[in-house]
Amino acid sequence: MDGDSIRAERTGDRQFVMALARGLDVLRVFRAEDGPLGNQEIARRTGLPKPTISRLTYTLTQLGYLSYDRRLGVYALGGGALALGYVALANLDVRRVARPLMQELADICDASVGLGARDRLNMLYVENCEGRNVVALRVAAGSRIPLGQSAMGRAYIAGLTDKERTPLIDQIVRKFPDEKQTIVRGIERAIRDIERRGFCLAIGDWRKDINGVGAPLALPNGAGLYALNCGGPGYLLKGKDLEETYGPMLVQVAQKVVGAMGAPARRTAVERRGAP
Amino acid sequence: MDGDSIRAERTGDRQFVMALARGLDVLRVFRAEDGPLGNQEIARRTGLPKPTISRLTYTLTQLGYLSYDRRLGVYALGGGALALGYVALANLDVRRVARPLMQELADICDASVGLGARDRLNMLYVENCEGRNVVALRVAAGSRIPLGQSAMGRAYIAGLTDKERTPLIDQIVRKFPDEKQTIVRGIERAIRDIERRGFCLAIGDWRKDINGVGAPLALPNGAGLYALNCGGPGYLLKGKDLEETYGPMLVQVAQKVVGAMGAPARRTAVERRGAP
DNA sequence: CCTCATCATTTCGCACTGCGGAACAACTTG
DNA sequence: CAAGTTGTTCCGCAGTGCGAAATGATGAGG
Repeated sequence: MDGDSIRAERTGDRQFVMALARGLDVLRVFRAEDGPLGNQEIARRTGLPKPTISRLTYTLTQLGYLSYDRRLGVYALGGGALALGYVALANLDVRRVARPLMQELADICDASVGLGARDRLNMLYVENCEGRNVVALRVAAGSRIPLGQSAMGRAYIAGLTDKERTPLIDQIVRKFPDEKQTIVRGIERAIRDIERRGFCLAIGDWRKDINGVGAPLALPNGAGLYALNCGGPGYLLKGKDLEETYGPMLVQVAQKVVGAMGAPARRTAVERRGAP
Repeated sequence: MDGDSIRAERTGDRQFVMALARGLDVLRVFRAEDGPLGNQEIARRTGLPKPTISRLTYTLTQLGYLSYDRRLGVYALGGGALALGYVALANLDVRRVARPLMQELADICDASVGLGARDRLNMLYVENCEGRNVVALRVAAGSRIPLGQSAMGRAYIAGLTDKERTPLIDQIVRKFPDEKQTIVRGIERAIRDIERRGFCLAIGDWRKDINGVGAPLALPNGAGLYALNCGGPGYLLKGKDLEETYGPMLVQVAQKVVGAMGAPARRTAVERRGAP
C-alpha cells in the first residue's frame, strides 16, 4: 500500500472514474528497484482484492501497458508505459532549453543542479547536471524527492497560486501528520523567501547531510510549472554560500530559461491523424 | 481516431475493464508532435462522447497523469506519465548492456543500429546508435516504426512463439487489409530467413529509400523479447552488404547481449514499501 | 503417487458505477 | 445580440465492474 494510493474519500464524486484510477494504481506499484511482480504482490501493494487485480492486469496486458511472463506468472511494465513516457518527455521543451544553463551553473558551483516536475507528492527529476566533484549526490533523471521537505519541492509549491497550493499542502499534511509542524513551517518560510529573493533553502531538511536551494520555474503561456534546485553534501555547500551566491545564480538561470522560452511558437493541436 | 484504438469487439469479454481501456486511450492520443489538447480534440481522436471525456480527463488530472491549463482549457501529459516511463526504462537492463555493442556496429557499418520493444502494432525505439555518416536516418529513442513493414518489426514477430504470433498477425492484417498480401509474405519470409540465418531483411519495405536488417533479441529467463536493426539510406547500404556482412554481425551483437545478460541476478519482488 | 500448500483464474448474481443524450453554462465571433 | 464555439452538469437506465466463494494450476513434501 503506497501511502495515498487508495480510493479514499472519492465516494460521492460522480465525476471520478474509479475503475480507471484502480488500473493506474496497478501500474504505479511497479518501482524502478524491483523486477517483475506477480498478481499476489500487486494485490498486496494496491490493497485490492485478487480477482480485481486479475481483471486489471489482464486488461493492461491486452493494451500493452504490462508485459506478461507466462512461465513465471509475473508482470512488468510494457511498451505502452514506455511510449507514454517518451511522448511526455518530447513535450518537455524546457529540458532542452534549461540543460546548458544548468550545466554551466553546476560547473561553477561544483554541485548538482536539477530540474523537476511534480508527480503527486514528489518532485520528479527530469534533468540533472553534475558538477565536477565526484562526491555529488546520485540523483538521476527519474528519481523522486519529497515535495514538502526538499528545496525543489518547496520552490514548486511556492510557485503555485493560493488556490492550487492549499489543497496540495492539505494532502501533504495528511500523509505526514507527525511532521505537520516542520513541513508547514518550512513551506511558509519558502514562500516568504521566494517572494523576497526568488529562491528558498533546505538546510538538512530532506536529508540531514544535504543542503540545497530551490527556485520555481513557471513557463509562459501556462506551459507548466517546474522547479530548479542546486544542492550537494553539506560539508561542501555551506548555508552561507547557498544564500549569498548560489541562490541568486539559480534564480538567474530560471529567468533565462523563461526568457528563452518566451515566444515558444507553441503549436496547438496539429491535425496529424493516421500515422503510427 | 487512431486506427485500432476503439473498444471494438471487446463486448462479451467479462475480464476486460472497459473504463480503464478508455482512460488509457485518452492518454494515448497525445503525440510527440503536438502540444496540449482540449477536451473536444480528445473526444474527436478517441471517438468517445464529450461527457465521457470530461470524466476521464478529470480523473486523469486528479491522478497526475494529465496536467491541466485552466486558462486555455487544455491538457498535456503530466508527471504521472513521465514517472511511468522512467520506471519502465529503469527496468530495461538490456539497454545498458546492448548500447556499447550497438555503437560498435554502427561505427563499423556507418549505419543506424536500433533496439526496439513492441508497443501495440509498432516497434518503439528504446535505444539508437548512429554511425559517423551524417545522412543517417533520424530516428531517436521514442520513435515508432510499423511492426509489419520494418526489418526490426518482422524480426520481433519471428521471435515470438506460434501461439503469440498468430493473433498478432491477425491484428496487423485487420489494420491494413489492403496490404495483406505484402505484409504476410514479408513476415513469412522473415521467419524463414531468421530460422536459417538469424536475421531478416527489409529492402525498401518500410520506406522506399531505406534498407535494413533485423534480428530478434530474446532475453533469458523470460525477461522479454526485443529486436535489433541496422539500417540506413538505400544508396549507402546495398542489399548485398546487408545480407553478407551486416546481417551476420547484427546476429552476433544479439548473441553477445543475450550472453552478457545470462546470469542476470534478476531480483524478484523485493520488499521495499514505504519509500517515495 | 498422492496430499496439502500457494497462487491465479473463473463463476455468478447483485448493486452501483459509469454512460451518454440533452440541457446548461461560459466564452468568442460576426 | 444572435449564432457559433467550447466544456460541464443532470439524471435515469443498463450494463459493467465487483468480490466472496469455487475451481484450476503448480509445486513441495511425505
